[in-house]
Amino acid sequence: MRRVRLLVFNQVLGVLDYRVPEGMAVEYGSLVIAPLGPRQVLGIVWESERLPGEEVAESRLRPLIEVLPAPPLPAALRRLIEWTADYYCAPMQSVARMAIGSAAALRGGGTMTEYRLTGVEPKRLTPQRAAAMDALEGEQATIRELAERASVSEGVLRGMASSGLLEPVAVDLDRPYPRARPDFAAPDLSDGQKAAADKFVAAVQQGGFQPFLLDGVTGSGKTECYFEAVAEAIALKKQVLVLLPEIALTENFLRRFEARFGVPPVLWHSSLKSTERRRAWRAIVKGEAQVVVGARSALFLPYARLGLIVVDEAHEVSFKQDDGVRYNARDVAVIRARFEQAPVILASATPALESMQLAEAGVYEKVDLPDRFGGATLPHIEIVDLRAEPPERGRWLAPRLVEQMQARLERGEQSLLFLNRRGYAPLTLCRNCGHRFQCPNCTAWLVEHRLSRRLACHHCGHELPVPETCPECGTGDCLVACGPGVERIADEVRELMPEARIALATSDTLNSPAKISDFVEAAENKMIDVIVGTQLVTKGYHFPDLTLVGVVDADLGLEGGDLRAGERSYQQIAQVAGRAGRAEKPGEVYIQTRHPEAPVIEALASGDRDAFYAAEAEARRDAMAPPFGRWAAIIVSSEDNAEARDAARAIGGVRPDEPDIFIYGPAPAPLSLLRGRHRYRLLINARRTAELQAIIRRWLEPLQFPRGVRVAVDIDPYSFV
DNA sequence: ATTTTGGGCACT
DNA sequence: GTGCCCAAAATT
Repeated sequence: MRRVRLLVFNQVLGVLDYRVPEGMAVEYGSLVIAPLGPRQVLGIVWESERLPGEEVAESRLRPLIEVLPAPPLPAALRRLIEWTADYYCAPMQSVARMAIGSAAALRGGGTMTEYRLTGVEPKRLTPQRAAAMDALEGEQATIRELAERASVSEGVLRGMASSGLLEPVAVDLDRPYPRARPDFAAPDLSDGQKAAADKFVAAVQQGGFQPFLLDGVTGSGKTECYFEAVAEAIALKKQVLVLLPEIALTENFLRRFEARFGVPPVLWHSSLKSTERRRAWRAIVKGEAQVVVGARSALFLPYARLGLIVVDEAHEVSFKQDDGVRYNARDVAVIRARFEQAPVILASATPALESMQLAEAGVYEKVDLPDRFGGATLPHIEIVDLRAEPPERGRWLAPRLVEQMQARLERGEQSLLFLNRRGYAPLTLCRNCGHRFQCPNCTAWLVEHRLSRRLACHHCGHELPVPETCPECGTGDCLVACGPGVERIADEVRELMPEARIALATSDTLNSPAKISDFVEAAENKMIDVIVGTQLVTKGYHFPDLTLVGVVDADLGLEGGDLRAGERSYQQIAQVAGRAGRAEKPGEVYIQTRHPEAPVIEALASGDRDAFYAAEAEARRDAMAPPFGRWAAIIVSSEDNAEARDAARAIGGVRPDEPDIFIYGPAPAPLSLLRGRHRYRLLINARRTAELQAIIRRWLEPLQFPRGVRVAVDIDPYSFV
């Protein structure tokens, strides 16, 4: 090639043409450095017929500077990037960026210097150095990372290095990962598991695109099942990608993985250190990373030989990314499997309605695991009607649930209370003047956190110490907490059962792998009687003596205008219910609600999952909601309210008139102020026959907006805020 | 996105 | 004429 078209990682520029200098070998997918004005930019050599743009005159072309020493992005990945950008109405550059782990990863080889404490006793210790000594115990990383970890400046650490408190360690950047062994500890599978595993193994052996929906109740052993397919892929020297919804889940998952394959998998998630990221990326592109376990961002990495994709807990809403490129990793995983000609397994105890429909239509092969492993039975479910049997004033646990918890405590069994609300109270107000504490950057109340004695916004992270006096009227000791959060429920349990050992399990208390593993260990060793937790505890854990689950407020998830509120509530409660009675001891679940007649609650009470899916499908068909119709949102935001409003009106003013498309808005978004940005929203409901994305593209393309205005398109939105 | 440029303006 | 600020243009 003498002349190439590049995709560059720049929102505005996007596509640039260059000349290939004599003797430089480039191919499609090559990662190259190109001159741009006085700067240098990274680009991907792309098939020019697939990148729109004017041809630039030969004379204006500048030569490429170099080809980076990394394998070219494979064609299957380039097609995936194109598909994703097209489907989600996102710039290709933004999608492509997700394929590149970090700029540093592109240059391979060599070593890098990390630092660690030498253990030398310091002669004199400044406060910064003392803090660093404390924080960096057992850590080894670059100066920059250590500085961040210890919250001191890099200069402090450089000083420590030159005075011998820190020592440099040369680390091989591309050192190989230990090899996973497919036969390390082959499990004993039940007949049902064996049948399912055999299907997956055959699909891996055969290769080719084959989508499966692995539908198994909580505790049925889905993981062991797909591990057999993972083992087969390792044996065939193919790579495997396992997508998990949250890092929180990995702790438990990793233990099981290591027990099965002898080594931990290669991890990929957003809090990876830059050195780890770089090492993982290079192992992935070279095909040396056998099994990658990651959050949704692992989906776009350039695997050299992908032979299997697993999406575990495939119903989880966190697979939908809600900033940047708004894609659904569960759906894109299936598309990637198609481009890679590989099998894909979506595993869930409570599949999304969309997935169920695709299985019914024969697009996915449905594989069922109907029985709990080891003869455990599904828990018995009781509905507590809060209107008929209300808790005492100022309390949130109904007497009947408390009795059950007392009984568990006496028997030496464990209880779990689930409330998906962090902190002590979701709203704080002044008894005297009625002042409500609101976030200055968001349309949201500040949530009181008693453990940290702060008021915090859960959207933008804004927080302040709980004030002594009301900022509005100046009265002291006048603040009232309204409503319950998990901290408040824990307090209530402490008052009702003073002798019980209580553990609070939220992202505030379990915010590191070490704390999670301490918690799991304590729970397994019966050091905890009552767990009070948010959705963090709804999945993945297996505590044999946990025989009671209390859902504090089953109606919480039904609030708000979320399309999938019913389904999400059902999933969440079914998942947390699944924590009860996972061994020989049968479990009971008490669901507190003010709406026992709601379809979700009735379905949970009767254990009739099919009836729930049928009712939900009916409701969605009527509302032309997915999978029967489609939704999209256009979100217009700016730090300036008038600017955002005007831009939204400008979009609304030129709305297309199409037969199968219905457009609502613009209107202020439910979260009309988020992280300091004012937001307006248009909603688009479309029949399946409509060419939704093409229409939106044609609609927005000619429009121009002021610099501070952002226009985001959300195809198949999950969150309607 | 980042850098260069060019115009308008105050100041010498 | 020079420096400074800001907006507009260019970048392949």
